[in-house]
Order: sequence, then structure tokens, then C-alpha cells
Amino acid sequence: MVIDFQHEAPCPIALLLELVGERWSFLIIRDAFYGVRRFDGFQQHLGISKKVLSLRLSKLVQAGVFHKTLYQQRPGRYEYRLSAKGRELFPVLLSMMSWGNRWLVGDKEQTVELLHKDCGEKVAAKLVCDHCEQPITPARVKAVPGPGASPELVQAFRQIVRNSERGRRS
Amino acid sequence: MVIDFQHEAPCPIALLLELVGERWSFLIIRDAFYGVRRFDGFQQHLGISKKVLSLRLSKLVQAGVFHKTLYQQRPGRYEYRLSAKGRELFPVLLSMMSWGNRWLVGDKEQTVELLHKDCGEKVAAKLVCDHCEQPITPARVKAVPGPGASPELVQAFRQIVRNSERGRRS
DNA sequence: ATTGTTAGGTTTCTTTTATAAACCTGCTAT
DNA sequence: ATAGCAGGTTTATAAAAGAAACCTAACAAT
Repeated sequence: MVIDFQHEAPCPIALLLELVGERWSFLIIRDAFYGVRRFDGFQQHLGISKKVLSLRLSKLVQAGVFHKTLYQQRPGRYEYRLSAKGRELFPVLLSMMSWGNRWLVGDKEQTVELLHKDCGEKVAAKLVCDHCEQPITPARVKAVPGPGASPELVQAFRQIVRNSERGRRS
Repeated sequence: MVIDFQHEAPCPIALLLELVGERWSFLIIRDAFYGVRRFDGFQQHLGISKKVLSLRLSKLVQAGVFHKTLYQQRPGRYEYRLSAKGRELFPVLLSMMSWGNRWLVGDKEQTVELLHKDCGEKVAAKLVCDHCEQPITPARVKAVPGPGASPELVQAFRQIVRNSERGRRS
């Protein structure tokens, strides 16, 4: 009961999840990063029903994550390619991959490894601040009200700060 | 139709999504990062049904993402706190937040901003390689078969490499 | 001229999930 | 004794997913 986003301009994470957080969406995007572009490719690769795939692709196109382009006329054939907006989901997917590999897949079971072309090593991604280049961790980050925050939300933040100063939050 | 993970040891992203990719799970974890710990807190904050919240929390506890601890006896009262495994989802959430703020929320509508304590600036996360400190982007990364890859998957990779050398992939 | 194939879907029907609302339990305060 | 709170479970209904059949348009083989 810390911050009530219900009555606020919504959280960026919640907005993202509305667009790409439905079942299969992330896997469709993952496949797109691997080079899959066509309806049939996604469908066979994922083992997803055509109906749901159709719904998801339409939504992702409408959301601007994919571009749908004609690659052949007579009969019309389309392919789905990540837009810039879609390609910028890479950090999300890569973070997921790192976590999955660390916590859910044994070292010797990994079927795909990512190598960093700059150093040739296995990719071990870490987050750093674009300003100071120092690592970003929960402990090194402080949440504050943004320009769109309501007075109530600012209040809620004051409460959090007070509580955390009293040691009630970790 | 590039890589068929169906018949492989599964993809780390797919495994992650099985644990924490269901509706609400990411938002529950987000709230946990904001300091929410109790059943009632999650429920009121999210506007989620008690049944689904109960199911999700059980699953997340079972998955080791949350620890459930007694904070009061008579009557037993519990709180749900992120484990190390759960806290390490921070990069995923932060990447989502960055993307959502960039693509879905106007600059002046942002209700929450994260400041980096080290430099005092708004958090602008970027991914860098832990080995060479250089940025990680789709173009600077190369997928190769890992130790758990089957011969078929290795074949599939060869195919991708051949195709991309002919300029058939972006 | 029928049959089959490929790509990209839509329709229909059944099963699974999610939601809302009511209910239950153990305890405390009035 | 009655109400209220924390933390759920149960029940009934609505929404979403999945499987399988069907549709369209073009082309190729029999």
C-alpha cells in the first residue's frame, strides 16, 4: 500500500505490459530478433494457434512494435519486421535471457549463447548509468515523483521516505 | 523458421516467462520493488482479484522469487519479500520501465522518476558487457550454439550464418 | 479438369483462466 | 456480542486460449 497507481497516469511498466505482456507476445518478439519474419515461421516455431498468433501480430503491428510489409504481390504475402520501437525492446529480452540462464538453465544445458563481438566473450550484460557509468542496482536508485505526479502521489512518496528512514523498509 | 526450440532444452526467456510471465506477475514484482509486502497491499494497489493474487503469490513463492515469512503470530500473518533471485529481476523491470517511459509516456506525464544516487541524475540505463565494458546491442551480439545444443540446432545456426552472409537477414 | 501445395489467414467449438462477489477463520477492540 | 482486520477459499460467470476445420488466391503436377 505504498503508491496507488490506480488513480495516476499509469506506470510505464504497466503500459508496456498492456502492449507486449500478453501470452506469447514476448516469444514472438524473441523470434523476430532471431530472424523470424513470416506468419508461418512464427506459427511453426512457437506451436501457437493461428488465431492467437493473428491477434498478437495485429496488436503488435498496431502498437508499432512490428511493421507489416508486402514482400510479394499476387498473391499478397506479408512479413513482420521489428520497428525501431520493437528493436529497442532488446534490453528487456536480453535481461530476461540473462536471468533465465542464470537461474533456470544449467551451464551445460544452454542451447544458445550470445557472444559479444567487441570482446568475443559470452555476453554478461550489466546495467550502468549513461551519465556516470556506474552500475545501477535497486540500492543505488531512488524513486521520486515525476512531473506528472499528483499531490497525493507526492504525499505517498513522503510517506515512503519517512518509513524508510525509520528502517521500516529494506 | 530459423531455430526450432520446440525440440530443444527450452529457451531461458521461455522458462522465465513460465515462472513470472503470467498476467499480473510482473506488476506484483514491480510493487515488491516499491516496498509492498503484504497480501492486502498488493491486492488494493493492483485492483487484482484475491483468487488470482493468491495463485500468483503461491507460484512466485514456489518459484523462489519471493520468500514468505511470518511477521506476526496469533493470528499468523505473512509477508512476501523478494529473494535474491527475485531482486535480480531488477534489470528486467528497469529495462521495461525505460522503454515504457520512452515510448508510452510523455516526458511531462511521468509520475515516477528514478534518480541514480551516484550521480544524482535521472536513471538512463544502458547495457554494457561485463568483460569489455562496451555497449551491448543486437548488432554487436552474435548467437552461437551452446553446450546443450543438439546437432540439429547447430545446423540451424549454420543456416542462419549462411543466410545472413548472403544478406538475407537484417 | 481435378487434385495438391503454399502462405496467410478466419470461423467454430471446447477447454482453460480470470474476475467478482460471497464466505470463512482466527484474533483484537468496543 | 458485534464489528473489524488480515489473509485467504469457494462459487458462479465472463473472457481468453487452443484445436481443428475452413477459406482464398496463385501455381504446379496428373
